[in-house]
Amino acid sequence: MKNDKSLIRKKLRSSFVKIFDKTLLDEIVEIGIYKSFEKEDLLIDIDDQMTHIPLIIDGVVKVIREDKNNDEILLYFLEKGDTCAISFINCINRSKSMFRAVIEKDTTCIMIPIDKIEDWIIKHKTWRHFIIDSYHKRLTEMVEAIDSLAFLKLDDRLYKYLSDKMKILHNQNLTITHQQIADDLNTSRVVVSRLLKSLEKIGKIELGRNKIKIAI
DNA sequence: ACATTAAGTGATT
DNA sequence: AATCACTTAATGT
Repeated sequence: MKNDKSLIRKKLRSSFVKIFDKTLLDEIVEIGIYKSFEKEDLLIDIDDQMTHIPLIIDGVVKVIREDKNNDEILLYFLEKGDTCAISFINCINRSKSMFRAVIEKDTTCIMIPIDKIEDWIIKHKTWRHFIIDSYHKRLTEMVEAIDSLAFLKLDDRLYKYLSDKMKILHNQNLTITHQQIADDLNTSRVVVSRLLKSLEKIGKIELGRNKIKIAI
């Protein structure tokens, strides 16, 4: 069950539709290790040495940047069909992770050892495209994160955060505390509580203990 | 019943 | 928008 090759093949097919050609798919199935993680698990931490790259089959991973004072800021989410593209470069030049990746929703993925990453870039055109495309996606999301930090006021950022989260979790009922939101946005809980209250007043959300329902 | 944790609020900077 | 200081409400033991 642990490393059922046909299972891996099936999962890869459904989550990475038509991305990998047959020979590459065969190699991934042969080499990849199937792994599951639970919410709050730490996939990779800042300054960790990368050994594997995750290809995400299912679930959600949040990617965070942290400064010296342990202040965090949410950068973006990874979901089905994604990979941590930034980590590729980290792998290739053997440097350490710049980010922390935490499981946001129970996740299954296929781990690829780093020595294969570079091989495949040379060997497989589809892999090459996958990497470049994934890098592009991450860069786009990063720019979006910068935009929202630089140009949006906190109330808009907060609402964007909630709707992004709703989208990626496919659930308009979020189970989250005001404190956790404050951590992700790097602000204080009191401020989050107040802004949420005002969002509730204008009918954009409904509040409950540990719960937020986003109106559609 | 009591302690703990989450959320609400006025006042101050 | 942040911080303080405090209250109220919900939940766990």
